[in-house]
Amino acid sequence: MKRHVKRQTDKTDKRRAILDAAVEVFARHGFSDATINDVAEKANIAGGTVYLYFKNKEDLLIQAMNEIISSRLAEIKKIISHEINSLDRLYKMILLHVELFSRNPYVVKFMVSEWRQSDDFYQLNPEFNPFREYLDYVTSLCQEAIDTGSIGKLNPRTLAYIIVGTMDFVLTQWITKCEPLDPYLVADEVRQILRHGVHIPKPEADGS
Amino acid sequence: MKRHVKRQTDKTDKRRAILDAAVEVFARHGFSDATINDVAEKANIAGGTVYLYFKNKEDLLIQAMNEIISSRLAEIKKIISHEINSLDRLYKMILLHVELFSRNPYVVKFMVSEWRQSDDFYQLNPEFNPFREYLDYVTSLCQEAIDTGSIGKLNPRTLAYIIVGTMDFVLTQWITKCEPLDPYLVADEVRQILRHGVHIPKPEADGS
Amino acid sequence: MKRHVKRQTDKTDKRRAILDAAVEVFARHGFSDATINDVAEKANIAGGTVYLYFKNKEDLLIQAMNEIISSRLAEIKKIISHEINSLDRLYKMILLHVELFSRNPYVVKFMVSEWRQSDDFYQLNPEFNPFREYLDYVTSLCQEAIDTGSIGKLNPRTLAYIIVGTMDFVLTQWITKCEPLDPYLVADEVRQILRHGVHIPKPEADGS
Amino acid sequence: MKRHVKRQTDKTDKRRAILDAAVEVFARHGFSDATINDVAEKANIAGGTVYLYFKNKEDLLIQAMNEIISSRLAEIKKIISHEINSLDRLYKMILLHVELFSRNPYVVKFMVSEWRQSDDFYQLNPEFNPFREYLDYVTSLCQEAIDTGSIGKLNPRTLAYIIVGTMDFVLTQWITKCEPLDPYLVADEVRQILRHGVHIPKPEADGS
DNA sequence: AATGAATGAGACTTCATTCAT
DNA sequence: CATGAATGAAGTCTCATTCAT
Repeated sequence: MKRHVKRQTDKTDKRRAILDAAVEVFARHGFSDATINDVAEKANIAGGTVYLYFKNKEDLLIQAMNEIISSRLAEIKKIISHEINSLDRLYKMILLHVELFSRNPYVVKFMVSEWRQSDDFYQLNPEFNPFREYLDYVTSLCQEAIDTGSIGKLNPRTLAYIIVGTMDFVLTQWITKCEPLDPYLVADEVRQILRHGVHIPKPEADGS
Repeated sequence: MKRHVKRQTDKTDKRRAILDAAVEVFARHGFSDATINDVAEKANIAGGTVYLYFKNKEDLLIQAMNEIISSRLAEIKKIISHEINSLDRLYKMILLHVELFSRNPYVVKFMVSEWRQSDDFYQLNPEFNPFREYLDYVTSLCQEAIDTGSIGKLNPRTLAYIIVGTMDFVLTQWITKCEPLDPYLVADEVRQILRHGVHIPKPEADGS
Repeated sequence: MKRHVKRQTDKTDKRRAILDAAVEVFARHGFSDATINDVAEKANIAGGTVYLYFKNKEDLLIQAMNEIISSRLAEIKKIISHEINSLDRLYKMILLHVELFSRNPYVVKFMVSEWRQSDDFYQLNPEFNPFREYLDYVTSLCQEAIDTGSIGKLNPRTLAYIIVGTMDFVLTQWITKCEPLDPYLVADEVRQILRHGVHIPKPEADGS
Repeated sequence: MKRHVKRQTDKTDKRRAILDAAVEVFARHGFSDATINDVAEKANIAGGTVYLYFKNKEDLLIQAMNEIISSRLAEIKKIISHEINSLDRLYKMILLHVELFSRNPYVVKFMVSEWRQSDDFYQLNPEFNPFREYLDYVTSLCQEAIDTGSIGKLNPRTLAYIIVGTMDFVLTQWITKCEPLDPYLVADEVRQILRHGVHIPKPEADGS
């Protein structure tokens, strides 16, 4: 029995090693330019071994995406559940997005580069949209904030677009080193702008 | 002389046809998965002909990018120059972004997909960053609005991130048909949110 | 009529220009690596024009070879005819070979590189062997020297091999600059060796 | 362990099979006209397999050349070392040249065709001149014969030119079947001519 | 007669995938 | 289970040749 557990672990470990390697390699070179051998080498296994765990290159991409998104999302959900105030949960979400993704830079590039893949891919895999799940969660947080009266009656989906689109963009700028920026600082500034809007605050307004 | 003009036109036309085809094909399949023959077929020419106008596949990508960005940006700048109020210019910018890019849907995907290409590409072409130019322009509009007191004293770069990141994201969602949405409507909602923030408007606030 | 002559000349001139360009370009890059456009450019004409004078690339090669060999051979024959002594004619031949070919370096490389072309070529063109004509002439000179008793009774073909093979080799070494050598000097040394052999000459022997 | 040896052998065998195929195919069609697939087919492997053993087509050419020349030269040197008399060594050299190369006919054409490649190639690979090594060895044999007084005081390099150039030429004529000849017979005749020169032997001379 | 833009066949090379060991 | 040599399909790019002007 112990042997069986060991094997199970081995198998799981190797699978995970391949997935981790795939995320980094796909992010670094893009899905099409990355080679299976690059992934295998990074995972310290032989090229053919990848095919013992994944049907083909595309399967590896899909599974890597799913794991990435859902593992991050699960982590985020767990932490957020500790916040009581719905507005705080929304703000916390922004910070967590930055925190979790900036911890492993390649995950960001992997997500933003690959999730909007080719038409071909999405037409062949219409059911596959891991990012949708993420976006839906942010939308639900917005809806909640609206329902509890924490924020005004605005379209929760639109707000989700702003949050996810902006942070996605900021992280990409940061990760490609196109310009020097501190994602945490920007996240905070974004939060401020979203809270009060761009209008010049009336002297008597702010009460945060 | 007419002959000369004709030839000139022919040559320019073909170059443009290839560039247009390239934008669509690169956007549809992604740069690496798109083939030169796909581009040639879409442009109604033979595969080898592409190489009479462009040095190689990468040259075609770079030139296509440059033309796309700079032609859109020039159009936007021209229209915006007619707006006098600096806040109006910023709002107009959002609408124009949607308008111009949604007119040629593939341009959007082309930009957002290819602009954040592989490390490899950007490390080999560090000087090449047409998107930066775009972002810089939006930043300058924000700065202007701040300087003229139209909006509060916030970080203009951050605001530019929000505007470009959000609209980029929205357009991508729209173009990949991941979900049904009206980009104009969303643009307007984004504008509203940015104006007042997400806080519940006080009864005495403006009633736009 | 003058017009006709003019045209005739024009046509002949352009044909010659192309042939000359072909010899140089073929010699420089080898037949297969040379391009028709290289030849055309060197001849200051457009690429398509070559096909008004030659059926195709291979035809250009054959005609260039024939002209090269036969024009050199004709020149050699004419000069040699002035020599009366048959041994002198043979020695003169060696010098002329060097002289004529070293005058236009590319002709040498063209000949030695291209005349032993691919099996394919010779199997398709069995009648084509311009070098054979050259070798035959040298052989006839040897035969003559034997018949007149100028040299011993040896195989004239073998002697021709030695003469042509050696000088061909020497010129190639010279032209490829593989090593510094004076082809005239070598030609003279070859003549000496052929005259007396490599044996240590007996004191009483030489009477040249 | 046996397994390891087996693999080693397999790998070496395949590399050799490709090299042998390359020599024949390059010789038959010339380097530029030969295709990698021709080589692969002759070696009974798939086209892509060539690239597991050689970086590219040019690498295959260079390695093939080096192996050809050095393996022949090593064989020749070994056999020649058994001859004591320096003149015999020189004569033996001529015979060995014919013997070794006529055993694998394509090697000859390969050498003589490719060795004097295009300017381009040699300018890019100035250090590469395997034939030089061969010529140097023949020269050293000549020098030795001179030093030991076996032959007269003549330029050893010139004599090497005659030997290598002539036999190279003869073998090429033979291999291209341009004319029917027995290379061994010709080699012997060449030896005779070199020994005594072309002069009519005096009645009292030696009777070899 | 001359041009040179256009064509498209074919070469080199890469790499996802398989399979014997 | 793991390996990595082998495969061969497919992509980029070149260039001989044609043809409308």
